[in-house]
Amino acid sequence: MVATFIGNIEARLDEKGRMFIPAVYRKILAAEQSTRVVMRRDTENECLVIYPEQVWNKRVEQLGEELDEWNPDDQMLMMQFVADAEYLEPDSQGRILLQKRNLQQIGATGDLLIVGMMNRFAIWDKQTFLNKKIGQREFAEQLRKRMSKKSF
Amino acid sequence: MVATFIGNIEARLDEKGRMFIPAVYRKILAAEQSTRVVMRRDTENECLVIYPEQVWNKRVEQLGEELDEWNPDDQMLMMQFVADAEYLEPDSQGRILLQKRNLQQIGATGDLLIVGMMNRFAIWDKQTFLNKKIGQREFAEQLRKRMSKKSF
DNA sequence: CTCATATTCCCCACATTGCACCACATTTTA
DNA sequence: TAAAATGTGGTGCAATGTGGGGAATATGAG
Repeated sequence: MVATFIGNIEARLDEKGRMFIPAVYRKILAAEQSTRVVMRRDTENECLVIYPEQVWNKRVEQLGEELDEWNPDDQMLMMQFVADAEYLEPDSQGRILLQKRNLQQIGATGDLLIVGMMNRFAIWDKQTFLNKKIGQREFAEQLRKRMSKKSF
Repeated sequence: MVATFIGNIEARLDEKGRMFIPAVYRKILAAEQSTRVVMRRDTENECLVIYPEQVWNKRVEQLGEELDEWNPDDQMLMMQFVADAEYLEPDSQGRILLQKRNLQQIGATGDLLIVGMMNRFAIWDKQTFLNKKIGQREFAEQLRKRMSKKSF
């Protein structure tokens, strides 16, 4: 049975800007034979998204084939999407090194929060995420609306 | 014939925060080949819901794929749903370890109550559940209204 | 181009804690 | 009443998270 990235884990940066990947997540990566990951700033939110290499490849490999047939504007869009991405390889302790510019992108001040997103996961500034999170009651209500057909 | 989670069982935490899964429930999990379970705070009530891994997967498996096409608000909603969930693996004695933050979420003070919910089950603070429970007469009445078509 | 300074990436070491394991009490079943 | 299954408690070790030294590499100033 394949596990997915769920849950949220607090994390901190050491003085060198390194952040550990939680053991639970590391196991999933190992199972997918993705030691390497791809990171890019999220398009919608103030966070960094990390894809297992496999997932990333699946997502963009067809796009590469089709790229020539696209119109210039769309090509530019895709170029920008790819340009912001980078490979990361965890060190022997399972940590990844975050650049200053990456941390600036998510307004990271102190503590971080690693948030599972099923087939990938995100890195948030802890406070930013908590501010964004809606209250329990409102959450339930919106979810009820969204999932009016299916119940969770 | 697949058994479902029914009934209610009292449970306590030891000093380490471990709670046993009742033998009846363990048997159901074993039958579903789910040793691992997924736990998350219930959206509607002050309790923790535990899904056999299979049941959880069935609910959310396509969501990861489709997520990209959703609008940002719904994405955020789903992220929050997933972020609050976590895998739990019972130890060899069939116990699961509950974190302090989980217990806070349900206002657990002393005794707990494990309550079956058909394909999943919930952990309540015993007193909270008993307070929430309505009297026998009122219960019958509401049930009659609700199930006016189907008979139990 | 050269040197100084910062960044990246190897290591090794160690504190902490989750978890496997063992032991036994208690309850249920035969 | 014996035997099996279930629930309870505690110990110890390996896995995980954390820190830092120092070599290799990049960056930037003069």
